[in-house]
Amino acid sequence: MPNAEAKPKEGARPISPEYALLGFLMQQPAHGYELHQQLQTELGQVWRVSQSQTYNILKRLELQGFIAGQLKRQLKLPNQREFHLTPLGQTRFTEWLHAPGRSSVRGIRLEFLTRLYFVQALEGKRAALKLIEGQQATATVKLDVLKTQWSADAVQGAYNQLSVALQLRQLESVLKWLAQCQEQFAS
Amino acid sequence: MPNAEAKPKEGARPISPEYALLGFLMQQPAHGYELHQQLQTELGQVWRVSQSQTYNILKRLELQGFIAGQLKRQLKLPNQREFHLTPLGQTRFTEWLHAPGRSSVRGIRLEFLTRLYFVQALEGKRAALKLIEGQQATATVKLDVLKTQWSADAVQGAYNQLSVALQLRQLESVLKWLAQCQEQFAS
DNA sequence: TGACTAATACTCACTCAGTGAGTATATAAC
DNA sequence: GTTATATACTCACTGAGTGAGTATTAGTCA
Repeated sequence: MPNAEAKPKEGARPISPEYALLGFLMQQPAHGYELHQQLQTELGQVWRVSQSQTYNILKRLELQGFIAGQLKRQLKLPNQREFHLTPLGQTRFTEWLHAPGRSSVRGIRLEFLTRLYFVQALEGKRAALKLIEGQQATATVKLDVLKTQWSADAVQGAYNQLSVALQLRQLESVLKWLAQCQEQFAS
Repeated sequence: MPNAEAKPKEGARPISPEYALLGFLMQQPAHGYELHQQLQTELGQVWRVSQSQTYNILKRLELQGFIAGQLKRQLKLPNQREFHLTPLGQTRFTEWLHAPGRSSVRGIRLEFLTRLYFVQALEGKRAALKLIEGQQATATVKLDVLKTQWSADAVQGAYNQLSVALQLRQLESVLKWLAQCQEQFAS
């Protein structure tokens, strides 16, 4: 056996703004510039994506068959390419929307918030509250795992311990924040 | 001509495990396999780097002239390449070691912890405590900026606000963690 | 003895992330 | 009249990160 690395590898789904783009296209077809603008105004504090990065992702998504674009000639302004979801893309998005939540802080800040946005927009407040509950459960489980590791002295090395200590504190504050989200959505 | 020649790159320090590798080589020359092992055992909870990724980084560092390798023929085991820092690499490392700290949570978890490791190893406890103080200052400034933005209603959109709220909580818990680091190093 | 498994040590080929600059046109402002 | 801004997109590049493959030796167990 060549390379047996114990990677956590939280599923094959990457944490990527591509799902936000797919989500916008779920609501209505749009061209690249528009999608970039939407990402900025709606989720600009969540994702920091440059214009060319947006176009990069769109190009890849088209190549992978999740979106398709039609050239729209415009008389005055430069030509646009209007994208829409393919059936494959719709599947990809809805599967992602209801996939299990991540336990990493980064995963929560980026993926969970994006999901919350689209779940609320597409399925309403009730579904959003369910999503929050699910995320709370996932985070709690992770917190317990870390605490168990911690008290079992499973982490070797002073700096590794400091790193885990920070992760613990971060997760605890995430849970408090999730409770805050819950309140906000309940009212 | 769309792309005018090679980029100057203007000292934008990335958050990358490459500095940990340079740091190990600062202490003594080593070959790739050894460096990978060290990274795992010493800072495995900080950086999650696969073996091939380690070699990728080493290859780049050599190409950029920060390290140089000599082939060591071994009679029994596969040949090694022993790397050592070039003067350029030493400069790069020591500059990084004393560069201003980041304010992002990710930057603190990865870069600050790595710095702390090497500052303590190379310059002792006193320097480590100084580093912690500096990081506290940076984090406090960022926290104030966020709070100001927050109270000035500068953040538009419900989901952007939630994101900033999370960042605030995260930074607060980072500051508590830094205080914990301080205690640990003071004793 | 022979067949495995793990450890040492590194290489290759690939996809995707992310940046910075350039292209082109129209409109509003000064 | 030129200059800034908004629309709309392209290109070329570096770097992150993965997974599989190559090759050798040492130890283990049946």
